[in-house]
Amino acid sequence: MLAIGEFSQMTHLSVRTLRRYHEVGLLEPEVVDPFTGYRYYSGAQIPVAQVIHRLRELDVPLSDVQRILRSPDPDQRAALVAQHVERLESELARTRAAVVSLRRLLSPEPAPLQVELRAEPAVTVAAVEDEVGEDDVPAWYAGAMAELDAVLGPPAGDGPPGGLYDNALFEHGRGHLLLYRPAAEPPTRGRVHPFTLPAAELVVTTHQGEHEGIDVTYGELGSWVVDNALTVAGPVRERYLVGPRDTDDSAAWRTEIGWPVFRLANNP
Amino acid sequence: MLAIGEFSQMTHLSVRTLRRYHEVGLLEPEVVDPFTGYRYYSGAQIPVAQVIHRLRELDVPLSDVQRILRSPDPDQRAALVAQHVERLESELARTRAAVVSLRRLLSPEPAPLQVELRAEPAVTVAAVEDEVGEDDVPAWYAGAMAELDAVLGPPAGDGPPGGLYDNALFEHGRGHLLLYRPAAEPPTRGRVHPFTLPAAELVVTTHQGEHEGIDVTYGELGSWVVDNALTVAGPVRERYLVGPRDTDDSAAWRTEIGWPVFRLANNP
DNA sequence: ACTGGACTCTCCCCCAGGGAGAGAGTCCAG
DNA sequence: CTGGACTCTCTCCCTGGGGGAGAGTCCAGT
Repeated sequence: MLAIGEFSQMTHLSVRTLRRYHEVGLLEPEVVDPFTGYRYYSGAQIPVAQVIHRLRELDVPLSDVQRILRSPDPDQRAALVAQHVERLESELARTRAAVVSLRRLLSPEPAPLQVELRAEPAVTVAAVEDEVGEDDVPAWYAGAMAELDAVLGPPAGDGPPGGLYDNALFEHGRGHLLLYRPAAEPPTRGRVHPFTLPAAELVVTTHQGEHEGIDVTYGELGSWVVDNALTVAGPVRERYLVGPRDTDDSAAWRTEIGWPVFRLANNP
Repeated sequence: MLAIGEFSQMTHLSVRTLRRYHEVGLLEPEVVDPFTGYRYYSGAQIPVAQVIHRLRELDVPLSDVQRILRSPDPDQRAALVAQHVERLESELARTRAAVVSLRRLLSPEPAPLQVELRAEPAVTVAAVEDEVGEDDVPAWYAGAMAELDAVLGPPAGDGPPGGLYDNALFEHGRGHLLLYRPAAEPPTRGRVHPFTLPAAELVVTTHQGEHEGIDVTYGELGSWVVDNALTVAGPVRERYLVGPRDTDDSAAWRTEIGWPVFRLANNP
């Protein structure tokens, strides 16, 4: 039997951390003296502690560590671990994307922004809409676009697809999304149904390139809106003028961003 | 002037988070109404908020974000950012290493461990020693080894180098390190000085391969120590039988780990 | 000028995964 | 039997937020 200090030496986990793991039921000492409260660990617990240590180095939450340790089947454990490794990989991708747009933000010469104030009439389109969480947006988008294409047929000359993005999505990580394709007579089939985009005054600009970093353009547009003493009304609109459907060259992609505004009285 | 909710929409930072940033002085509203406490932001603050958002996505601590924003020189800012990207890369390397040794830990068939109990006589060597933090170990190791080689000349047939690792290093992230090379007449020059490794009973095993994951071997050795009813005495010893100095093939590296123990009375 | 709804304020509690230290009790070898 | 090393529990702190309560404010419509 090992006292906590000795066990700490063997496992390279701090005494404090071991006590915490006991507290949360992650690694219970083999014996706890009922009178003194002293914790005693067995040698067999060392490998267990090491697994915990490793998993924590991978930033696996303690609750998940617990699940992994409790699953008796090695294959299942391996699967759970693999799942976390995948999570880490996607984190890495996110990190790389953030670095790219950070460079753009910090570049001393911001490209001048072409902004246009445009009155958009109401138009009826074929739409798919849902309440979606931030993390599910790419998957939802792909599914919705596939369904639109399945119902409407391949893209014709009826104009680029677009979307409406609820502000709550950015603010609370969850919000209403709507994806549409222009259509002369929008059908109702599956999730696809007719929808009328309301008429609006839009502040419009175009984002060039990948979608990573599009929120920098959003910010620039926001600055413009404020500088011109306008105020925002309703969800943001995007239109995919050139996108992955059109070319694989992501540098050529063009996304139109339209921000509905109220035109103030003292503005022309 | 934008109220906090509008600013939140433009920057995709939550209202809560904006208030927090105000509180810690990271992003102060342009105007705060002295009577109502209402925060008002200017359009010019949007890009600033975006930079903060990006940096947070990179898990840059708020304090560092502050430093980056406060440095007026773009080059300097770029350097600070680059520094963080580097940090992230090394994190990634650490992650990969953790995955490797995790696989070893979870592999159903642990390789049997060759352990030996050996009486080691006292021996005088040429040593460099310091108090070192966990993160500085690799750099310290490289420097110490270089100094030893500079003083003693290229490795000769006087036996492999070795080290002593204070337990506090693992337990508290900081501890005493000693690196040595055997030498007939250890000189005193610079940090190099003679040192006598005390005689000891060592429980010895050999770790094969890269140093990543060496603590798994530590754990196995610890189990053995406990199972054989021994108790640990003093800092761990390592000896670099085959290391990066000898071959680039990391799979061929061999590190001897020796754990000083007290031999108990009831053991042979 | 009022009123209702949306917005904002502050304050407090919560999370993970620890770190730091106080003050008291316990273990064990000499 | 005594002293030093060890361990116990307890409380508070950190980062970077999230959630909600209850009160105060803003503004557009009537």
